[in-house]
Amino acid sequence: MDDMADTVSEALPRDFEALRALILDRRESLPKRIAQVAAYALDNPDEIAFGTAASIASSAGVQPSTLIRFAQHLGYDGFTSLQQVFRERLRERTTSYEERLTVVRGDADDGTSNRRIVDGFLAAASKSIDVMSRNIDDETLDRAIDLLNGAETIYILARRRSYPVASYIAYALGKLGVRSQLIESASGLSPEIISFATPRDAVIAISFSPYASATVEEARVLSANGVPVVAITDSAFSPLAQFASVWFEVAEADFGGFRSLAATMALAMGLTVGVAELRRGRKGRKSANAKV
Amino acid sequence: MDDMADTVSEALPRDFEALRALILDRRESLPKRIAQVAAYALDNPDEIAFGTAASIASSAGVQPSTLIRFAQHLGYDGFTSLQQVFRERLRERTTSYEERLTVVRGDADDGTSNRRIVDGFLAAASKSIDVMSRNIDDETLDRAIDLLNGAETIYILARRRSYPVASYIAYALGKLGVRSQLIESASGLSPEIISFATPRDAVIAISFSPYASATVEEARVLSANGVPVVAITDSAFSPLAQFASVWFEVAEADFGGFRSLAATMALAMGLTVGVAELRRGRKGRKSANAKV
DNA sequence: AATAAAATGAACTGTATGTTCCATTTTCGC
DNA sequence: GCGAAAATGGAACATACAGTTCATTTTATT
Repeated sequence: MDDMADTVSEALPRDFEALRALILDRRESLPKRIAQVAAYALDNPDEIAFGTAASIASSAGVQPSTLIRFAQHLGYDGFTSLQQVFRERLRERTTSYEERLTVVRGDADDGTSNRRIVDGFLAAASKSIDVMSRNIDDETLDRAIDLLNGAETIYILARRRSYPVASYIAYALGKLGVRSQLIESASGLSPEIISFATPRDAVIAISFSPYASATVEEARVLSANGVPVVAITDSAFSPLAQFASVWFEVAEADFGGFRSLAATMALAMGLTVGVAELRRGRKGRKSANAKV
Repeated sequence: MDDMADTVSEALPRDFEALRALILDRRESLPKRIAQVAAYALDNPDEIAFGTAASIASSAGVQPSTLIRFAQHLGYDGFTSLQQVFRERLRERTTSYEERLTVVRGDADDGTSNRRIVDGFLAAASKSIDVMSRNIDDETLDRAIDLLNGAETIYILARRRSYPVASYIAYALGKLGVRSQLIESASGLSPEIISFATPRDAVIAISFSPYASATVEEARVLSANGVPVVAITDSAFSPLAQFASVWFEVAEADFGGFRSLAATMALAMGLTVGVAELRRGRKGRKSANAKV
């Protein structure tokens, strides 16, 4: 047992992914109890990283010695060296962006490296995404998509900072074969276009403080005309939240006063693709969708 | 020492951020060696999480007993309980978005929950951001910002999927008082606008496979006329990379064929604010910048 | 400057840990 | 079905560990 283990030609995995691959590769050939440990290890990597041999063994329903045998089977010289790999896995993803954000802010004074600026925006984006993943409500989402799904034409309303999101939605809806109309301020035709909307249509309105008055006003008019409004905004006190049929609260982190758009973008894509999926399901079966 | 420590009224921090705040709060009042440990702990949280009292003490340049005193000063009953907080920190951020992405993909078949779709886009965005944070090159970034800083007018070139990024750049540059010109396909005036550009200007061109021919052609013309081009694209084989003065390779993850824009957006904001910072420095001192 | 109090260093100790060993059971080849 | 080899359970072992103790030094107080 001790002489064949260390004559393996391949180097031992030093990172988790390689180890995972190795385990999956040998899965078939492992003894029962060892396989049991292997399965547990891949399912509960954190436990392996932090636990003691005894506690892990108990959780996995084996003897501590089996853990050592498992490690040795893979070529490690003991449980401890195997555990290092599981710990390394946690170390790698070490600096969360939330931490970086505070760090970046902390020493923003000592010379403005451009790298630091980009890092700041990356951190803000990452944090926004994290927050959204925790806060998004399934039911609100389902209602919004249902509502949009019923629309003949989806009107998209956003100005200034939110405009990029609107243009992305319009582009994606177009690609997905959903009829939509982007309200541009440039064209100056907003009032005419808006007057075409009926209660059988729907609106996606996006606005964050300080709310663009055009967006708010147009959304209000549309809502008053019976057109259902899905709003993406930043608080319950937003004017959009007052009359929207469904509204999302999106908390974007900012860097240097510039707020991220990452979470809003992801939500927008979710709404867009969600609607498209529904319609696709209604008609036939799914068709391959090209990269967009 | 043992009777005053546990009579603290406030609950002990169970999560890292609270602990960090507590330490920073008491920083002034801590004895020298204890403060030394505190500084080390905040700088090397991973070491605290995985190391032994002896190894950490050695790294931090103190006696092991000082570590225990540090923990007790904060109100914990020993080093081990303090260490739990540092370990918990690593556990929390356990499910990385990269992992979630594969999960989401894995069971994409079993009924298409809308939540799953949004999660997919969030995961793609997060992964894109992670990849960019690892790959971005400081020198390229500095060169690009230098180049843009020298421009009289910054022309922004992007179509279709990349257009939202362009519109965001244009908006932000406007807010920051940097002269820029967004090339819209809608207006049909692109050729005329482009003909105004001189070598004293600069171009930001954004395009990903499949490259919009208008973007590529216009960028090529501008470059041929001596206007320096900063390109954001997806590979060295991109047509934009051929003639760009500086180019960034951005690898965006995708979900269901829809690529994220998160990393591109963050980079774009970095370029924008980087240029603005440079110019602000050139003129006077920094002015407060409002949320955008 | 003298004294008390707090902080520090370093050796010590009980314990909990990873590992080894061996008896027993199971699996596999013939 | 028999014998050998591998696998397993469980206890014993050596040690590395966190925590304690105490002598010494440093800091604060009067």
